[in-house]
Amino acid sequence: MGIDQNDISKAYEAQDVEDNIYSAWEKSGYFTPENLPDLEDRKEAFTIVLPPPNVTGTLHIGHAVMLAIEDAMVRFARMRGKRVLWIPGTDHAAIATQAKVEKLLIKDGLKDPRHDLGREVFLDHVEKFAVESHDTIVHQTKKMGASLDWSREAYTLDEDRSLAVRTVFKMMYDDGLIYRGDRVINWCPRCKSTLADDEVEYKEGKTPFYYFKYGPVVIATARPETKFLDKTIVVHPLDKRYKDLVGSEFEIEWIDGKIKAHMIADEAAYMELGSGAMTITPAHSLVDFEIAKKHNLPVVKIIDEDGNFTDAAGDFAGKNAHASRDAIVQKLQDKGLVDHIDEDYTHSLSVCYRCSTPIEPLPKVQWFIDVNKGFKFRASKHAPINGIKNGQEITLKELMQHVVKSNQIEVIPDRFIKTYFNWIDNLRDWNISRQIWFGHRVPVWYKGEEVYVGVEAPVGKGWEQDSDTLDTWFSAGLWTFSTLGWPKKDNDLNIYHPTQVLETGYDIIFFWVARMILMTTYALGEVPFKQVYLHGLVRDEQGRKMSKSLDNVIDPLDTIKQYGADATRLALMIGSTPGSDSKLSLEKIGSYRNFTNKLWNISRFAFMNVDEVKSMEKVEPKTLADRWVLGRFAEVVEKVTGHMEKYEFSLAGEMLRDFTWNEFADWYLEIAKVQKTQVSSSQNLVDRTDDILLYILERLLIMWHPFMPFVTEEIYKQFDSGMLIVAKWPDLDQNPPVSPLGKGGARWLKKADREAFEGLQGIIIAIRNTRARYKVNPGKKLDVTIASLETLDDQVGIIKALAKVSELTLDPNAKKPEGAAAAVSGKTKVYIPLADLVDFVAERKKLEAELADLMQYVGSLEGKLKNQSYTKNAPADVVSADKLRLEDASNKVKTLKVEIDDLPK
RNA sequence: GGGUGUGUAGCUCAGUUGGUUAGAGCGUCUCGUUGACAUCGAGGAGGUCAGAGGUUCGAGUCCCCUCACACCCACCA
Repeated sequence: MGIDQNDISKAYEAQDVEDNIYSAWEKSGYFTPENLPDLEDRKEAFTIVLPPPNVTGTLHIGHAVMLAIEDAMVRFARMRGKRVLWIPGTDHAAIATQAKVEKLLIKDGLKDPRHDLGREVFLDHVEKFAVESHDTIVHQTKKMGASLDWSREAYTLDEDRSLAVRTVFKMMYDDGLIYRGDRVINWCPRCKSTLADDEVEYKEGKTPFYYFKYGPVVIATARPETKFLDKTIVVHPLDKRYKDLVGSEFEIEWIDGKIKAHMIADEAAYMELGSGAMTITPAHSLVDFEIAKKHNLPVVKIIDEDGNFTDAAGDFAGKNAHASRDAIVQKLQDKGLVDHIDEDYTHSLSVCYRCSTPIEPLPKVQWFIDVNKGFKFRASKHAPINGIKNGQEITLKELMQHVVKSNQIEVIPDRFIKTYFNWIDNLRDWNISRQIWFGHRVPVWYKGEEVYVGVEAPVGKGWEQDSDTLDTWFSAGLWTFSTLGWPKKDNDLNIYHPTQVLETGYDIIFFWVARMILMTTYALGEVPFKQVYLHGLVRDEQGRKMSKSLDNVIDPLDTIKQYGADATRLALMIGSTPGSDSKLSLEKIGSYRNFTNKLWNISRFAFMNVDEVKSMEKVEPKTLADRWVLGRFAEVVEKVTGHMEKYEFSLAGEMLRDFTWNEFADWYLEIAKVQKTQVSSSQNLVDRTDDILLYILERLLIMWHPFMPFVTEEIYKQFDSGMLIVAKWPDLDQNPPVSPLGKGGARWLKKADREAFEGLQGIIIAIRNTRARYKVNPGKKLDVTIASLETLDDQVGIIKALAKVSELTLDPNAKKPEGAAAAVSGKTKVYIPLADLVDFVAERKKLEAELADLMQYVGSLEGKLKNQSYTKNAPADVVSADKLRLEDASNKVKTLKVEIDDLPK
């Protein structure tokens, strides 16, 4: 009986099975940790929150790499017996989503959507869009095979998360950390909202740089339109040129007639730049604002939220500031106040990170989080932070620094710790209020002069809620614990928080990772996660960012359709290292699709003529090849497990791939054919061989599962041992494939077996080599004589089959027959009669070249071993290994020399 | 201005704490359809590990400098 291989299709067809497999997983309930088998034994929780994708549209390849890595982490942990929870969700992404919907509405013909529709109707549109995006995202996430607990799905703007947001706001307000301040902020005239400092991007561009005569000095500026009311000249305190003028007042002819100006000294002025003197515009520059505050100078707003001049700009009031630049310069020109204009000035323009509109700094009343103010720390009871006591006075900045500095949060790769500290060092108070409509409303209410801050609206009439909404990163910062039910429930929180690892892109470290650390350590007195794993950007094959305009976008949905989710995942994980950008091409995905098919066919072979595909606890090696493959397999388990524990997916995957293809398939499977079909062998050996094939295959499926869950689960169906998703990862301590030989080093494969098997491989390769060299038809069988000191009787069948040999003569003292080619493998000589085929001139050349190489190698080894400082200093095992190499090489030299002498002239 | 990363075969990249004659995939060349797999098999060619110096018995690996590329932060009156 047995399984007929024709029952299983010749090639693995991903699109035929993936959706069914995913449904089966969902049906099994295993994505929810409470449903996992042997729950009581799963003492250790392993939690990851999925970085919630923005509901702005669809997933891209960056999301795919995130899902692939996190799913691998989660599946590995599940198979290792942990209580695994991976929480899905989406992010409302305030500004980004609102901007996207505005764009769509404008495309549909609206001029000013917000104004035309009003808050409520406009928000309805945004919500509808968000729901659609959400559905698309969930669908795509499932296509990737992500084993997320959908029963716990969250949304940054849903009820539970909103409650968490208001609660934290209230806590911070009561602690005096959230305050309302009037200061210069980053204003995006298109979004009509303020932005946090890190939401501002810089773009290089050329702008004219204007030099104006300003009383006794020449000042330079790229923005003449802001200079109307400048009255303060700032120079560096050490600048000798202006030393005597500091503190004096001048009467100066300026844009709208004569003004009174004065000069102050401040280190903010650079002596080398321009004339070394500048005027400041406190209302429209963050830096100037700070200088003004330091020197108690007035702040007068001359540009409003629409980008127009205020009444303070005199004749220009009401006009667009940017558009008026030329007119203003002309006016100064007419007055003879333009010194010169540098047309070739590179300037970095600050723009909105969402819509690339130039930022207009202006003064505005906003809500801020004070990162430098002390508050009384509330320590967690079940996962306290080491080194900070309950009630201790600390600032948010110090808290953020402490948990990373004290290694309570590990960062992979660790070089990003430097980046993180650098960011905190430069951190200013965080502007959390936005003037857009989509988002969490600031939980503050006003009635006349009265202000109420609370989790719920105040009772009584006449209260009006603050019209601002919160920065989207405020709610994202609560993600690890708001998703677990805080502040309402604490069951999940106690089991699953702190989460184990946060996996995300390095580009989001400030926006999100740092904010989560801030929010969680503050609100819970715990770290949000114990580890941070940062992946890089996925670029195209030329290393460019993927973008619509370059038409180089690889859409994961397309590649899943064409090559399968497993191939897509492998291509994203193997060959890339954390923190570094990686390049992706369709060819690469194609080559991994080939591998999924290879694994599929290895399985087809293993299932051939097997009565029952059953899981096996133990197998008995009978032959050299058996001992070799099981020993090698144990080594692979050991190394791959180590890599997986350290999240070294690329190394683990490569090692698995090498073993699966180059050792298990290319060698053991071929040998298995011999062992299975040798009539002379007992049925026992046939069964043993099948057992070993199945034994290794089952465990390879387990180890491949985190990388390619679909194909492995599909093949695993044959084993009739439940679902692969909850199979147990091989445990070398509990149940190793072979008994360990000792501790450390090479404990799974006897040295003699390794050498014997490698010797066998050497002989086969030598024959294949010779055949290829003389272009012997691969189907044609040859007679071969082997002169070897080793006993090869048991390997005759293998050599015959793998090297296509008809008559094999084993004779330690054999002499080379006339007209035979000779090959050397270690101490073994292989003679292959080729009669007239052999071109002895070419043969001699080839052997002489080989000899020359070898002599050089021997020479270098001899030199090395003669060197006393080497033999004295190097570890004994290194030296003895070299001695062995020398012995081997010298033997080969001797044999080769004889061969060459034997050749007819 | 401060910082980080990268530079290894034609291309994409591995290379663990320094220790075989530096590896893989793709591509390329030769030969091949023998019942797991042509999404395949066998074999070959291809590298002064960016350059210079240093430490060491020994450097792709550690240190210093130089060059090239990429990125981050700050600043740009």
